[in-house]
Amino acid sequence: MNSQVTSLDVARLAGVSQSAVSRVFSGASASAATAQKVRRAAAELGYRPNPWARAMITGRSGIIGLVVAYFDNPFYPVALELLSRALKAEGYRILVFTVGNSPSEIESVMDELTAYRVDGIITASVAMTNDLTDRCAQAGIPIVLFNRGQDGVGLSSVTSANDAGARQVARFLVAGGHQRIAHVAGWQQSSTGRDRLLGFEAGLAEAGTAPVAVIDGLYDRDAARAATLAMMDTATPPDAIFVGNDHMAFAVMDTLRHEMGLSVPGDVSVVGFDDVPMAAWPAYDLTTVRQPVRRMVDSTVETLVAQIAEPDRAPQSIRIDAALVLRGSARCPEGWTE
Amino acid sequence: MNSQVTSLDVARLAGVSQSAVSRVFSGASASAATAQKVRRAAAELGYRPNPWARAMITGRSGIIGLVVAYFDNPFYPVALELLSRALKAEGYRILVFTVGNSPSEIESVMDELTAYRVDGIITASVAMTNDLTDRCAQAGIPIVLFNRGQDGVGLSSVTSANDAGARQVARFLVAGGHQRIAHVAGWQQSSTGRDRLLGFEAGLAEAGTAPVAVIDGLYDRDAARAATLAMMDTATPPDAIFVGNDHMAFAVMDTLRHEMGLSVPGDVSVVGFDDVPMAAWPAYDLTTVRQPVRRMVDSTVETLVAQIAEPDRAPQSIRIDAALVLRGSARCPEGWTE
DNA sequence: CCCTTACTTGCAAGCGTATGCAAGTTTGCC
DNA sequence: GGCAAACTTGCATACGCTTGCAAGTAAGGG
Repeated sequence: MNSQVTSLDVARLAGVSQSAVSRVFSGASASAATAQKVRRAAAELGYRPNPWARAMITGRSGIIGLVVAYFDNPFYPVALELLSRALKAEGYRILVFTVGNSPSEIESVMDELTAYRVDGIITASVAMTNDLTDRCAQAGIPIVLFNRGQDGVGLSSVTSANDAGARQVARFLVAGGHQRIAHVAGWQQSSTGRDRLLGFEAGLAEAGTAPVAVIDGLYDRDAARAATLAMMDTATPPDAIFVGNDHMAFAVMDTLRHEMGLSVPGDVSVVGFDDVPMAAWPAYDLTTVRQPVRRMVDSTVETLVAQIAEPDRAPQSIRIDAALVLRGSARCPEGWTE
Repeated sequence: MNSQVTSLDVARLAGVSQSAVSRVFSGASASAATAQKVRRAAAELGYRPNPWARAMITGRSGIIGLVVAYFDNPFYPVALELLSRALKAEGYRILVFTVGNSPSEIESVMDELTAYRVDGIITASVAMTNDLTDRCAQAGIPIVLFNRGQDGVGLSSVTSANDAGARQVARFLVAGGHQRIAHVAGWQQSSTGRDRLLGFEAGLAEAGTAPVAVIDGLYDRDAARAATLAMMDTATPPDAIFVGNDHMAFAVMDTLRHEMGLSVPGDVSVVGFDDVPMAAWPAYDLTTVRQPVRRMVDSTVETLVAQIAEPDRAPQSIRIDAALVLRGSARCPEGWTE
């Protein structure tokens, strides 16, 4: 019932004009006396400005579109929660679009996002084609890629230092005396997956070695399990596996321990990437590279807000440092610090 | 740039009036010839109707507000994903509000929801006070409580059969020959937590017994851990623990196994509630009660859509059957079927 | 063939707010 | 006290769309 209170109702009750009410609520100048009368009347009627009427005029809806592909990886729910809080502090709400990774589906979502004239877009775990990149730029909607980079110039992105993190893992495993090191990679269509692979290979190369096996796990438990079985089913199976993210690393550990009866880290060391909350649980106690979600989220929001305020701002690629977190799933070199 | 295409632009290009364009896109009657001209012009210009201008007139925004409190419990990300897909199929998008469980915070969110004039509200894992219930009813926005009931009449809700499920757990544990059965409960402020506790106690009472201990785990890992330590630190510790949800059950298992060196189910049987994906992982292999998320989501959407279409419809409390899923975390009675 | 009925289509009036403009009011300074 | 400058405030318009209404057109029946 009271959801139909308009600024005109408030104006009448307060004995002022509708524009006065508008000015009070939009922060424009108004005398103290007017402001007080308006506030009182608004409170009495339970008035709140209609965001959509406001959006029509100002062109700003106060809504950020969030496009997410994988929710089974617990990294993203955590990120969603933090993003929601951070954006709320900036006066924005989140319109969620879950999406598969098929180009047509992503395209239709982008269509909707432009239709809704969201003030900005954050994509998490979504692969953008260059075609879509162009369309976004053309639509003029600020966009930031979260935890995913983008080839070529074009869009802003916030990632952790995937290559440096993976390189550190390589050094760590080599220093731990592992002889046959393998990698269950992320998805090669994702920059994150590629960067981690490349950084890892580069780290091993520094030590004059190379992975004995690299198989794509597609960020999927089943695929990671299959990859594990495949790489262990050889004459000289790996004694250490670096996995492209924690979510797959849990599958790898489960497979090694419960399907193959092996010990982690006794027989095989396992290292993940992300440091999702579950990695600290004693059942896994996973050595992993910590992505500082909070800082990534803060940077994402900051970049997006800046781009909304200043549309011609050049896109930025922000990389947040990521550090190895030592736990019990991988043999630790003597005296390894940090 | 092309985000500023209006129906008037399309009308001019198609050589018809602006209202004709509107009618074609809003599904009202129009001749085949007109429709074709309009569609062609719209496609050429990349036109999409502005949802907010539309919302102002029709009063329907196509947006559902989702209020969620706990994202660390993996049950909710799964539900969010399914809700998003199901609502999309009905032509709705989700505006997400994450929220703590403090009344003031929930209140401010409800304020915003009414301001945004969402077409409907779904709350998941949020405790509504009667005060808020009234305000929602007063605002006239359809609302459905997901996985949470509500005392008294008032709002629609969709839950699983929490009491029946918990009762089944009680029978199962008794049949398994357990002598000292305890319960790490959910949060007593939530109907879900209360129903599971009551059903469990009723089930034990049928067998002429009662829980040796009941401690609130507040849906929190740390609290569940503390509860476990407390109930095990007695002269006659429990040999079976029913835990109010899976998320806490994992904490209980971790505590028993890795902190106390006990065997599950050797020393203590553990049973959870929800059947989140992780419950099936071999590291936990948790015996639990399955909440059929998909069916719960479908019912939620169905109820909400019906209430939007027919505002005077009486609120419904829908309960979906929940069945015990036998796995390895609890001693199984000989010949127990189902 | 004409009149009734059904269907299309354009016109114009809003939905609730922000904002340029002009008129009115206050303030400040000599 | 008078005049300019700064500030307030109301009027009216615009944002992009839906929809009642009336006029125009096609279809149908006697």
